[in-house]
Amino acid sequence: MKPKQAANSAAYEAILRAGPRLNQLQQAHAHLIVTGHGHTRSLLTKLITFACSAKALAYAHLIFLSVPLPDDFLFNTVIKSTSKSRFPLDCLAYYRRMLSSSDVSPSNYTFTSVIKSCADLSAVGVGKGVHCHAVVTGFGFDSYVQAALVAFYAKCGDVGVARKVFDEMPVKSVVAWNSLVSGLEQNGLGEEAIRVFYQMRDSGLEPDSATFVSVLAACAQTGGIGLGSWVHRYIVDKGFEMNVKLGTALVNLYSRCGDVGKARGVFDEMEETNVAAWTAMISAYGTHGCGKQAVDLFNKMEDEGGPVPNDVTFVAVLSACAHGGLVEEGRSVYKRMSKRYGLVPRVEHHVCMVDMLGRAGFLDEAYRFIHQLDATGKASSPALWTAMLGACKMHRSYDLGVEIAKRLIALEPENPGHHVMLSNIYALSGKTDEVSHVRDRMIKNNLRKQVGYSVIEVEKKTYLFSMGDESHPETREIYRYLETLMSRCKEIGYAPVSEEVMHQVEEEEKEYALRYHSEKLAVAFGLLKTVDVAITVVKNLRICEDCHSAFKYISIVSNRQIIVRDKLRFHHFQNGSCSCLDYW
DNA sequence: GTAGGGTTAG
Repeated sequence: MKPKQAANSAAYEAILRAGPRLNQLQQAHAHLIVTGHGHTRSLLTKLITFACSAKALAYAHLIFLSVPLPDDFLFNTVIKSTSKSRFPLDCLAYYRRMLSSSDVSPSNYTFTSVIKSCADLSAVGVGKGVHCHAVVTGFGFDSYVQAALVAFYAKCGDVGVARKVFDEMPVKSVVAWNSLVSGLEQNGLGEEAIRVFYQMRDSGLEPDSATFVSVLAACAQTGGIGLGSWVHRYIVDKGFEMNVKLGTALVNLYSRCGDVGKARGVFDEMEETNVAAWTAMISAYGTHGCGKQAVDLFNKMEDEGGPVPNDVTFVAVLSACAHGGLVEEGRSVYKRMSKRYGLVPRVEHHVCMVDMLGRAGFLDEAYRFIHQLDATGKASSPALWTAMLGACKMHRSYDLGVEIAKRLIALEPENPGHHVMLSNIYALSGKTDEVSHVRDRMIKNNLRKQVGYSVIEVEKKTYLFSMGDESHPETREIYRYLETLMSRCKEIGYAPVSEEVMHQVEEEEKEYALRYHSEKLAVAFGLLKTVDVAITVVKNLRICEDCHSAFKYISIVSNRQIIVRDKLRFHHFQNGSCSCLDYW
């Protein structure tokens, strides 16, 4: 071996030894310069790769500038490293620089990384431009580029185009399928994601762990415990490696399908955990109303050297405190967030605090909390006032509620929720004239309430019900059964919550003689079709007061446990009471 | 000679 190559290889070894650690890299760099390799492109390229991994972007850029004539390989390296290390803006900057350099041109390697960065930025316009460029330069049908494009369009919310790119792929890789499944799931189209998963299997491809992570997320979204637990068994039976993401997806699955105990079982069996896994489990307790367990687990994570909590963890703990009425714990956790972990509370955390104080009846303190934020220059978000408004309604503080609702309507006139709240508060305080005003204005401005629906799974099939639904083939039996159930409930004390209050703004529904909410239909159907087991219903909106009261009685007369997941949390009805203790 | 796409928690 020639002396120069030997030195070169020794230098290369030194860089490898340094790894992605800034200090060591700088030492290796100094050594390169001293030994006369300060301008050797291959060595500098390796150095830059590690510098990017060490998140030392400025340093990486400095080295980049010292390379006399960057070649395609170097450009692709920095573009890939920046997109992988989540520096999407820097990635785009290098891409621009590459385009303006005369001796280099982008390839399929370049496009995959650049498109990923556009996806991370949700930069629709830029991404479409890159897509065009890829097509023009002949890389539009590269299978890697196309897989990245599917993910890009899905992440930008354009599922239609994602689908189109996917459909046009001559060869559909497992990764391309995964991109589509996850893209659909992330856009809230869980059912469709599951259909695509079945198509993937039919096409003869073997799903991998990424497929399962997305499918489990889709099952968690739709409440599809049948497929979800099948996937769980499949993973175990096939000896799939149970990685931390799969484990977390399973914790989330069981939690969101109503079985917090099974979620904990999976969590305890996980060999490796990280902050996401702990957060998922804390959040599981929180949404099931087990505030104490959520806080205990958080404390355990702190005391027993678990992973360092992040801002997402704090949302989970604080919302658990809010739903569990744990005000003291919540205050202490909120303080620790910045004091011990140096995290700056964001709007989400502020909302949790207002929610927690407001629910617990500390309206003044909640109000002061918002004003303090205002005073410190943090523009108060509508979400804060919405939380405050909920508290006003809950604690019958009507004057303040009206004031806040009006303010919210001024801020977000298109949001039907604010109008509904205003109307409900007027109704509760007996101001019928005002109720009609609000209702008229909603009709005039064509503001509609969100359509509520409930889903229940029976023997691995899912059934969807909407208000006053009569589309189900067994509609008559369901309604008849519901009638008998309700009259038995009335015998033991159930009194329907005043129609006046509940349905003030629901104009067209008054035409129905029977206008059972979707969750009642789903519960009746579940009780009718199963024997002796708990039934689980998933609703897209919050459960209403009347259904909440009815289910307590139904749990007695049917002698069953009824689990309802609403938009925010779980309700476990059993023997006449609910796990939320009417605090939701 | 060196390199590639997707996937988790509120």
